[in-house]
Amino acid sequence: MDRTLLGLGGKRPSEVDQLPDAYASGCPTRQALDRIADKWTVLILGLLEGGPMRFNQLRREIEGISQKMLSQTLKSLERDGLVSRKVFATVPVTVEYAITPLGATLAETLVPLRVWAETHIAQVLESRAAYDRDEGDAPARLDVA
Amino acid sequence: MDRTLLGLGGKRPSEVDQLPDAYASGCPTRQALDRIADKWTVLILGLLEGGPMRFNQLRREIEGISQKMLSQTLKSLERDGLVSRKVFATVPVTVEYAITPLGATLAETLVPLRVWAETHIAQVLESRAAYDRDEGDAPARLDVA
DNA sequence: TGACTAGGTTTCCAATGGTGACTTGATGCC
DNA sequence: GGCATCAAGTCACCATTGGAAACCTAGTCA
Repeated sequence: MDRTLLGLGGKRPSEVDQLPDAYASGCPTRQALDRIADKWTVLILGLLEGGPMRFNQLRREIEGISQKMLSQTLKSLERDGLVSRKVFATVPVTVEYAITPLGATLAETLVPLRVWAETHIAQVLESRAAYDRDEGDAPARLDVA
Repeated sequence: MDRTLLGLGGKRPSEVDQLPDAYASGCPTRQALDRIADKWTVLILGLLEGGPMRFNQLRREIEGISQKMLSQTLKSLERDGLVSRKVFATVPVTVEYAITPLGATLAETLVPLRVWAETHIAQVLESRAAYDRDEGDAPARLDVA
């Protein structure tokens, strides 16, 4: 049966010791989380969600990514079964990357992340500015005794 | 072929140049994404979602985090207005971290990420094993001409 | 006197990520 | 013939990041 604990649903991590637990350093779930919670992964999967793309096409869309990181990230995404790689023996060889069904389920959960970043960035920047303004003349913050 | 890119409101990244665009390296949205798409952030916010916690309490729950990274991550989360920090002048000083309303909206979008990691890890590990098994006797994969 | 607590900071070293040059193989240009 | 070009990478080198462990502060306990 499905012994998977959905989302730690209301349970503290310490109560799920022998089940997948992203808070235990040994658990493979943690490795999975470490790999998908990476800036390039979020962006690449977001693009591939819209359809297959070629190497340099991705590189052009994702401003600032180096060839090395793109190649490296794609390779590990392929290894993990999240994207597929297809080589066409055209004149200069063409390589097409596409999202797999498994990758698509992940990409769906990543969309809200980008949306959040885009909608709440203003608040974050404001908070950051306020914080930077106050540091320096900070009145030794001891709030409660 | 129509590639609808959901999550950027149906728009291609290149069509939203003057709007928040996580794919433009200069855009603040990208900075926001870089910071929240980080393994410690996901885990910390996940814990604080369940209620306020103290420094060493967090450290014990998150297996494998160093004091430095916990302190550093909490500080930048506070700067960005995602968590609040409250100092109690008890005997050894007590510091309590809590999630802010803004942080709570982010934490909600992060839950599916942990759930995904926990439910799909088996498939990922299987794919990884298959990939590692085949490399070495790889038959020069040229799929289509 | 010394050890212990909570909540950090500092120092040092190893791993990660970015930059730019190089590769490969066929094709067009001069 | 010889040279440059393209896509899709790899490689060598250097800067930044992250981890481990020591240290700090201040009060309390044995």
